[in-house]
Amino acid sequence: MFTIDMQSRIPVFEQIVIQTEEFIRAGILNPGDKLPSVRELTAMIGVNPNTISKAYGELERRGLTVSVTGKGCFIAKNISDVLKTAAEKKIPEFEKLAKELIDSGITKDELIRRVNSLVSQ
Amino acid sequence: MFTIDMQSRIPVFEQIVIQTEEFIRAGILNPGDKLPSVRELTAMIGVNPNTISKAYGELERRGLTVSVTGKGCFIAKNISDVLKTAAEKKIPEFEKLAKELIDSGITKDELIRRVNSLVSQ
DNA sequence: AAACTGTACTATCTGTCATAGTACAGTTAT
DNA sequence: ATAACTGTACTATGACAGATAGTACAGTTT
Repeated sequence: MFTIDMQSRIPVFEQIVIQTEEFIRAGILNPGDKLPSVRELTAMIGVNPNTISKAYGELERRGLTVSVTGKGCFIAKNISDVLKTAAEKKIPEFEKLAKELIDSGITKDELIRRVNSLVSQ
Repeated sequence: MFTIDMQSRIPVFEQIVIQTEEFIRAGILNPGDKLPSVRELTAMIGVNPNTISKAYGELERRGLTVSVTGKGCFIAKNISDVLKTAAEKKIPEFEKLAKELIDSGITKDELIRRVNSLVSQ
């Protein structure tokens, strides 16, 4: 499930957060679904329990999951709203990247063609 | 000219690299132009000379500048080609971000509209 | 009661970033 | 030539984030 690159400059706990988000967007993880327990993920990935705990704490802080001591870590019920809101905050980043590419010699048409070619689920 | 945020999680030397790139794309810095000397930038920004040197080394490594001991650090002559090549390598990143937004509930049309609204120089 | 859940805490190690200080090789202007 | 400038290299040091190790605790499930 999770693929961690220990050589990456992106912290392990952040890689877990990012990949969890991706699984949600891909429909692999759905509202109410239970994530692996801290100790399970520890065994699966081969990192320290504290690192997993840090990732789960960050996921909850972002509203993507709800953690309950004794039960587990679950995908939030209102996950689609949370994703939408988070995505809207990323639009400036999208525009900045698009402008960077355009200013570097890539045409608008090329970018638009790329967007249209994307396969949405 | 340069605006450094010491609180940012982005290293200072990388902020210098990023902003130099932006100045080039904006037409503020052009091929052959001389960047401030290491010691000038040290005084302007208020950081260690080693930090500036590290930024200049990275800029040269990326082909954006050419440093000559005794003369200075200059914007590369073939800068537009370098920018174009670098931009092409970033297209997958652009597509990934676009797909993320689409999968989060933002429409393709909205993204395309945003791209079309960008003011290119 | 046993086995599980998430969480909290201290201590320690590591790597990256930035600083401080010094030094050296090459260029420019006087 | 000489002084003042250029980029670069090097060691040493401190600060910080990330990850680990170990232990402990509160709540849930069977």
